[in-house]
Amino acid sequence: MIMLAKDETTSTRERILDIAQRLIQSRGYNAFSFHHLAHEIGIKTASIHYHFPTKADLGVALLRRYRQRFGQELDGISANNGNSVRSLVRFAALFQRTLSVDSQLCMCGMLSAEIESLPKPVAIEVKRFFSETELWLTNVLTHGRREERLAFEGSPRTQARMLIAMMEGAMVVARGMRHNAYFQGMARNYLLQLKAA
Amino acid sequence: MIMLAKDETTSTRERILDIAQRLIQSRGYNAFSFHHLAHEIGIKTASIHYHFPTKADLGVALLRRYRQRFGQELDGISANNGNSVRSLVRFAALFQRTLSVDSQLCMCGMLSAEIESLPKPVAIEVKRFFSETELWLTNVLTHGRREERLAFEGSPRTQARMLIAMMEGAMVVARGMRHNAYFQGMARNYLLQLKAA
DNA sequence: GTCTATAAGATGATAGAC
DNA sequence: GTCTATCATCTTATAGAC
Repeated sequence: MIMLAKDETTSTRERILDIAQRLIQSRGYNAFSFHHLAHEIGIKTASIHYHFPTKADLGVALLRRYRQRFGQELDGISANNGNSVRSLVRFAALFQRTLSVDSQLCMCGMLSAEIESLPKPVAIEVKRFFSETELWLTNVLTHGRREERLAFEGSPRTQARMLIAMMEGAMVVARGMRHNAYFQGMARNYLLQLKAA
Repeated sequence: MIMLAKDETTSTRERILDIAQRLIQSRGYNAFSFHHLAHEIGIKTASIHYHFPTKADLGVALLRRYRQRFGQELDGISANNGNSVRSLVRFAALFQRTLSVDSQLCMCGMLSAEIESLPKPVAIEVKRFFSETELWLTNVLTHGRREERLAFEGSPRTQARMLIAMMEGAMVVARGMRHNAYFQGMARNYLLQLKAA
């Protein structure tokens, strides 16, 4: 059996998705082309079309994978402990980690900005990401308040949306100001405000 | 003297800026073209180039106007009263109003997402917008805390950034979830948290 | 200031050979 | 699965006439 270098074990399809994801999170859906993908992989654009007939197909496949992976991260956070404060810290760390790689945005934050110019099937996937994340956070916040680890105004659902908004917004602002470190300051302070006294 | 309809009193240059602004705030910098502008005004793309030689020139001019107008709005809020709570409510209303028009984003929120694919001179203007807004908010928050109208964790500067982040993020999330009304819930609740007990 | 004409390059996509 | 070849279309931009 022939041993393959790690790169070669990854299917072309996966490599396309990987590169497309990186390009979308750093430059946006409208700023990357099949040519960019093909060039980086070392194949031709026609080959990209073999794996994903249209750009919209690629976008949908990418978002399905992204939502699935993000969901797994959230499951991992939920499984390890029942401490809601710790869960929120780990939640924020997911975004922090993304921004730390070439100032990348959350893919759905980026696509939400571009949503009016996206193919409808892609837009639907973006919406699902926010709904799923809202649901997970709502549970964490509900339990945290019940256990008196967390204290906040308004409903857990509204707070969940606000926490997502703070993450997405903090990434956008830190990026726009060209100081990624600003993100931590905002995230940390926001979580501090949610902690019960 | 010939009376002109209101549209005709606006110079072509201003009309280009108006349409470009609307297109950027709804679709993004990379999703609009000189052809879109020309078509809507009823002229040819070559005429757009007469007013703005390159797309980057148009972007810079647009952002200068945007920053100037936004600064005037902030001045207006500062001038009318010394009540910091009321100032923050009016600040949030600026973003609320923008989102209510065709789900438009703050221009600099949009451009910050696209920043890695923007001409450098445009990116610089985006950065200035955030710095100026941060400064104004820092003053409001500092005075508000001193007067004990506001109470919050951390420095006024960090809170200023968080408030901008919440506005930008709330727009992005409301847009992505396709429920603009979510914005109000988030904004109102966030300001509530800043109010002194 | 606006037009026609034109250019060079990018882009998304398809047909058919290997 | 990947290639060559080709396509129509879009995009930014320039030259020069009116």
